[in-house]
Amino acid sequence: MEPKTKQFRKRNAILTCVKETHLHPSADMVHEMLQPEHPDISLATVYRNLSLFKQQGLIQSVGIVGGIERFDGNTEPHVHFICNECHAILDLPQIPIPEELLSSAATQGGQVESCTLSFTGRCQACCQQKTG
Amino acid sequence: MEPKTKQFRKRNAILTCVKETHLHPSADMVHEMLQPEHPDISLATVYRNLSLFKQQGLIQSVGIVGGIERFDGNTEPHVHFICNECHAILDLPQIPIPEELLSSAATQGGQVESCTLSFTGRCQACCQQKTG
DNA sequence: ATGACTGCAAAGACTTTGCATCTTT
DNA sequence: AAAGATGCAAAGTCTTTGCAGTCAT
Repeated sequence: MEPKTKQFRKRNAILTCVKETHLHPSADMVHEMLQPEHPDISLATVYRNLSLFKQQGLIQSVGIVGGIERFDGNTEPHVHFICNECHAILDLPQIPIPEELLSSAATQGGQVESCTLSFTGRCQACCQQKTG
Repeated sequence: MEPKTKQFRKRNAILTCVKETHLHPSADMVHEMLQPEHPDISLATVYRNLSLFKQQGLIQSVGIVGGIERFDGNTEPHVHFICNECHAILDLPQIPIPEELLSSAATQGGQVESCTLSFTGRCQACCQQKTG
C-alpha cells in the first residue's frame, strides 16, 4: 500500500488551495495562487474542479461578489462579512437561527436545505485607507 | 421650484413594476411584464434603470439566483426563501439580529451597511410537483 | 491499454456601453 | 433648445464546453 500523497493530478492542488486559504477565493484567485507550483494549470481546469467540489459538497459557494463567484473550503455553517469595496470576505461565528424562523421558513417557504447569513459593508482595511 | 427628476413614462413603469410585484424579478422578467403596456421597451433600458434604482436605494438586489440578478422593491430588511429548483423567491418575516453578532461583525468585519439572511431549498410548489 | 483529467480556444449567458434619436421641461 | 432617456447592436466579463492530447493505474 502506498501513502497516496501525490495521488492524481492538479485536482488535489486546487482542493487544497481552497481548503487552506481564508480568502474565500474565486476561480481566478485559485488559478493565480497555484501559479508558483503549477504554472501550466488551466483556468478551465480550475473552474471544472471547483464546480465538481461544490457538487460533491467538499466546498461551498459564498455567492457572487462583485460579479464573481467565491468559494469557501469550510463547509460548516458560519456567517460572512463581505466588503463592498475590496470584496474581501471574512468569517464570523455562526449564530443559532431562531426556531420560529426555521418553522416559518418551512411553512411559508418549503423544504429548507441551507441558510445563509452575511453582512456587507466596508472592511477595516478599506475604512483605514480612506479615513487615515 | 422643481428639484424633481424628469418624469419619464418608461422609467416610472419599470420602478412601479418592481415595486408592485412579489416575484423579485430579474431584468428580463421586468422586461416581459412590461410588454403589454410598453411593447417597445428595450431590455437595455430595463437594465439601466434597475441599476440606477439600486444605486439610489429605491430598490435592492436579492442577489444572483441561477446566474441572474434578482431585485426587490421592498427595501425594508426581511428574510428570503429561494427555491433551488424554480428559482422562486419568497418573503419571510425579519428576525432581530442578536446584538452580539452585530458587534462581532463590527469588530471582526468592519463598518456594517446591510445584513442578508436567506434560506434555500425547494419551494412548496416544486415539492408538490415531484411528490404528488 | 483504459479511462479519467487537462489545455486550449471557441462558445454561451447575462450585463454594460456607444451612439444616434427621441422625450420632457 | 437643453438635458437627459431610450433603442439597437456591439462589446465585455465571467463561466462552460468540445475535442484532442496526456497521465495515473
